[in-house]
Amino acid sequence: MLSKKTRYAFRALAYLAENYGDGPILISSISNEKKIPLKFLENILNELKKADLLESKKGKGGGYFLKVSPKKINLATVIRVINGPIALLPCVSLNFYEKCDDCDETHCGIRKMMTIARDATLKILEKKTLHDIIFATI
Amino acid sequence: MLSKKTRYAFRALAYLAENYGDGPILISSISNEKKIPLKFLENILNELKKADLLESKKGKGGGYFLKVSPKKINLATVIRVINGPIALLPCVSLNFYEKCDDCDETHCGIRKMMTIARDATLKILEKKTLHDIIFATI
DNA sequence: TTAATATCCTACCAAATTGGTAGGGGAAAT
DNA sequence: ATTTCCCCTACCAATTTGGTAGGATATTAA
Repeated sequence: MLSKKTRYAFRALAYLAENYGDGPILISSISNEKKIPLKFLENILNELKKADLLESKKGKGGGYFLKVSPKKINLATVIRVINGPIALLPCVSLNFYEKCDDCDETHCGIRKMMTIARDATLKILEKKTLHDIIFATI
Repeated sequence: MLSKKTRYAFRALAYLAENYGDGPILISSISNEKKIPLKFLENILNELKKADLLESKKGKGGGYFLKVSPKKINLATVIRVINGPIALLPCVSLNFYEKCDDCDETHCGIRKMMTIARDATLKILEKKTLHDIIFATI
């Protein structure tokens, strides 16, 4: 399951996607509008910025905004930044790979099944974007 | 990601699947063979038994064994018993559903995308079984 | 009937993760 | 110069994870 933090991230990003092109949005606006604890949200938006999904502006008239169009930010990317691996096992992860001990990977049946599952999940998560989220809403 | 406990469960079940039809297998055999901490494994096998995947026999000649054929135990079932929900959000889970607060589910785009992702994942996890795990090994 | 075997049950525990909060520092605009 | 607003570090409580300890209970065999 995705952490609460990741769910907050999605809500905040959906809001920024809805307001894409309108300039910087205040953290406090997002916090109020989406009912996300302010200080926690600060942290989340900052991580998304460091991951190059957002840009920010300081001082009056400042805030956060999407760095690229909502169509170019897919769900897998967001999950990886805030939540971590998408695969069900570390030894199957593309971006967070870790070898498992006592296991010959080339012959491990568990690994093979989890690889198939991962690919099925990724096919969706890499295709769907913030744009899909906001336009599925209607 | 699946917990270590769930990974242990899969390894133990794969071992029991390989020895399906050979009568009860000792916890200690599984523990030795698959390098799983004994007392922790006791707990895991007991949960699998309560979930009706295993049967046990006490006393000499006792042990654990699969209640049904490896072809009839799919991966989704195992994950749900030991790990919990398969969906990425509680509001999207079929077996562990929980309403999310401040969210109109019929119009929530996040929910819609996560439903699609869940279905893609489940399609694999419900189709693949312990039998597939042990015969993918070769 | 008693000893040996093996699962079952309850309780506990340390370490890691999660979901935050507090408080101030620093850049930008007016 | 002051206000606005993002940025950074540190801390904290509650929950989850990954176990361990020890005995109770059921079964079999001698």
